[in-house]
Amino acid sequence: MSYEELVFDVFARNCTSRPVMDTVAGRWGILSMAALLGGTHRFNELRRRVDGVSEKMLSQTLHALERDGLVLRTVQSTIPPRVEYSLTDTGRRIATKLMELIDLVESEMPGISAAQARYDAL
Amino acid sequence: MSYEELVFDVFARNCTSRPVMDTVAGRWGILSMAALLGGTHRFNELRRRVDGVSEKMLSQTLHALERDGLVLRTVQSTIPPRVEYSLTDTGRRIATKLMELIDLVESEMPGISAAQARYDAL
DNA sequence: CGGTATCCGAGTTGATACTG
DNA sequence: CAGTATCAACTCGGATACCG
Repeated sequence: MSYEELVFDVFARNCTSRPVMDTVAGRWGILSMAALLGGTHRFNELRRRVDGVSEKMLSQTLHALERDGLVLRTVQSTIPPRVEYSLTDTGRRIATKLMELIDLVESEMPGISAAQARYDAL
Repeated sequence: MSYEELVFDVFARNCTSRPVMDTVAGRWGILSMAALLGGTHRFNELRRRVDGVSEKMLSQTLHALERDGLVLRTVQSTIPPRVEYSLTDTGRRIATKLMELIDLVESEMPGISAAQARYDAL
């Protein structure tokens, strides 16, 4: 099936999948989902794992992923509270594909020579 | 190989691949690369295909992808000028993976129930 | 045609402080 | 611990004008 035949056309401005793609494929969405591939994690574990994310962005990202049915949030109302995040079945399928993308990009880095220069310029 | 063993760790704040991931996985990066999977395209063809992108963002995205060695830009100095964009080998491998991600997300949409609500709220 | 340059408002991001 | 609230900075994205 070539991409021209898709019924739900991502190329269309109003495609339903666009908001989902924006969350999933965004910088923190990718890294959060990839981190959860390693298993269930608590909020601050994720925060340490996903280096550089702010509390606000992690919270926002996780809530969006939960609304989309990709991440499951489990609360234990103890003191101190314990909140655990894990992937749903759908989430795990998507996270696996994201991990493949990450692995591919990293393996292709030698062919992405200018990347370091762009990074340095920041 | 589990993701914990990666030498170039995407989870690290200063990982070289992050700027590349940001471009590739960004909204317009994904759609531009996916569009180019269909073959070589001219600027305005891409602009029409990637519905909703402005000239500025498309230009910016294509230049970033070119710098990263994922997209090839070919100029024919005729009048009117003809500029064609195509994928490099590295670009094609990554674009193929992106297309798999798009297809997967679209096929999983039934399990992403809240997505439409989020879209409507915009 | 295929852009670049500039402006500007709106939205996003992140550091910090604070809460239950 | 697990966030929310707030605010300042920054970026995005569109509109417009112009160039080769």
